[in-house]
Amino acid sequence: MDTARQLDTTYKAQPPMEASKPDTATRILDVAERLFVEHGFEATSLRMITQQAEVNLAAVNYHFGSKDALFESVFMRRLTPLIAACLAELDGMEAQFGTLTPEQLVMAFIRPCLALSKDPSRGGALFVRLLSRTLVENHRLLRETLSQQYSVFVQRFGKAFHRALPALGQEDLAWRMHFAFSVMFNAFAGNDVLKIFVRSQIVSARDPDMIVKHLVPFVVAGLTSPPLR
Amino acid sequence: MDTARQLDTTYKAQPPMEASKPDTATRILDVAERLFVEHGFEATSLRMITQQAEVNLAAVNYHFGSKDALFESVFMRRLTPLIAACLAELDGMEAQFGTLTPEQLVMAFIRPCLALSKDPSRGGALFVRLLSRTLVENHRLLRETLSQQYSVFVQRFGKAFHRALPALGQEDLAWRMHFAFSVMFNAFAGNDVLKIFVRSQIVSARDPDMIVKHLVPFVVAGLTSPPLR
DNA sequence: GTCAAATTAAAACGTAAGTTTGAAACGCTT
DNA sequence: AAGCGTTTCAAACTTACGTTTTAATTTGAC
Repeated sequence: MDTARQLDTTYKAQPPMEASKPDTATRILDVAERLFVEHGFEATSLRMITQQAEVNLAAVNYHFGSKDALFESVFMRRLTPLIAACLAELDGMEAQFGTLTPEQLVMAFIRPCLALSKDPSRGGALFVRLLSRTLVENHRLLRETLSQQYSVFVQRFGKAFHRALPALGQEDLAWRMHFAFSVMFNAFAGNDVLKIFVRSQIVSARDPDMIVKHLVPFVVAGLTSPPLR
Repeated sequence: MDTARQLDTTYKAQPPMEASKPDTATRILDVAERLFVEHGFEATSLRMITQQAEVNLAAVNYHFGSKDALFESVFMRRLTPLIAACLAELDGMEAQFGTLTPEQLVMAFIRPCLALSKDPSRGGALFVRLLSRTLVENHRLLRETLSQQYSVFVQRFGKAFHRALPALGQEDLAWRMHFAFSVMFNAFAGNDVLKIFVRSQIVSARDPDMIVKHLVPFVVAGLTSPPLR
């Protein structure tokens, strides 16, 4: 009878004992996250989720209200802390160094992503893949809920990029940020566009540190290339 | 030159007269392409497709066999000529200039994509978006059918990149190609990762020429930055 | 220990999906 | 005009989906 439960996206920490079996809601979130990444939202059924999570089918609707709301919970559980971590990193670095170099700026975004990727307890690299999928799938969630809520992220990083690359005009800067974030997201998501063509790419070594080592110079070079015209 | 027009997916040219109403199969392909891009494979039903194409529901199974096969036809109708065009462009430029500069190489890939994007009769930018979606959705089609069939594409461009950037080691080069194609695909697909956060980005001006103008310097700068270590 | 609230469980509901069927309509050649 | 293969059509079939319902069970405060 309780419907007020939905939309409370708070991530309940499971009782520390009995480490083998987390909360029902948490178990659903964990499995759903993996399956949404693997098969996409539409192709993932509640029956797949509840079977693998070893919970009853009705548990999803009881705890989250609907499949849509479940997706939102899965998504927000990771995104909110990630955004916060990026902003905190940016604030911290600016407090320490003043105006940042482009490389420092790139690292302010990458370091939290890297930390997330290496932390299995927070889903590891799964969420970045989910984010990447959700982006190209153009979800209702992204268009409605998020765009307003997290505009602060783009504003903060936009200003920081403007300070770091003062030679660039507004438009030029927007394009480069677009390209930079595009390649960074895809790198962390492991979307290897060349894998359509070639069987086993060297790149498929998925060590996050290796990604960063090659990614940062590429992105910084693109950002700092001479202004157009 | 032409590297095998394999698996002729039978793109039947419609009779040139009566331009208003193409072939049934073609009408299905056109609508399906748009809807697959818009909503994704799973979320697009045959009933949506056949209604908008103004054909009978059973026509899809009659002409293509199944929804999966329809997707493959939609996909191959565009990819086969695009790959061929890229290889032809590369061959032509190498015949004219010998070893290419990184920028020329990038253009050998971009020019056919640009031409496709600007040609509504071939679906315009739709297919690049479909390709991008299909990539992150990790389709069975990509893993099985395509990887072997079009490995020649990556081999040819890989060799060309190796000649254009002789200072780079195998691994370094593979990473940079990965990043370069990643950002190029996403740029043409219009996957603006920043649009989650901000309502109307300058970037959303979708003029393909504008994309190229900013994209090429960014990619070339990333590719030609000093080798690692 | 008791009782109310919160959670889990099994089953069913209504809908929409992909596919199949068999007959009708069409386009040719003869 | 007749005949025949091709294509279209309306309808039904099977299955799986998200969701709801109702009852059983567990949990926690007193």
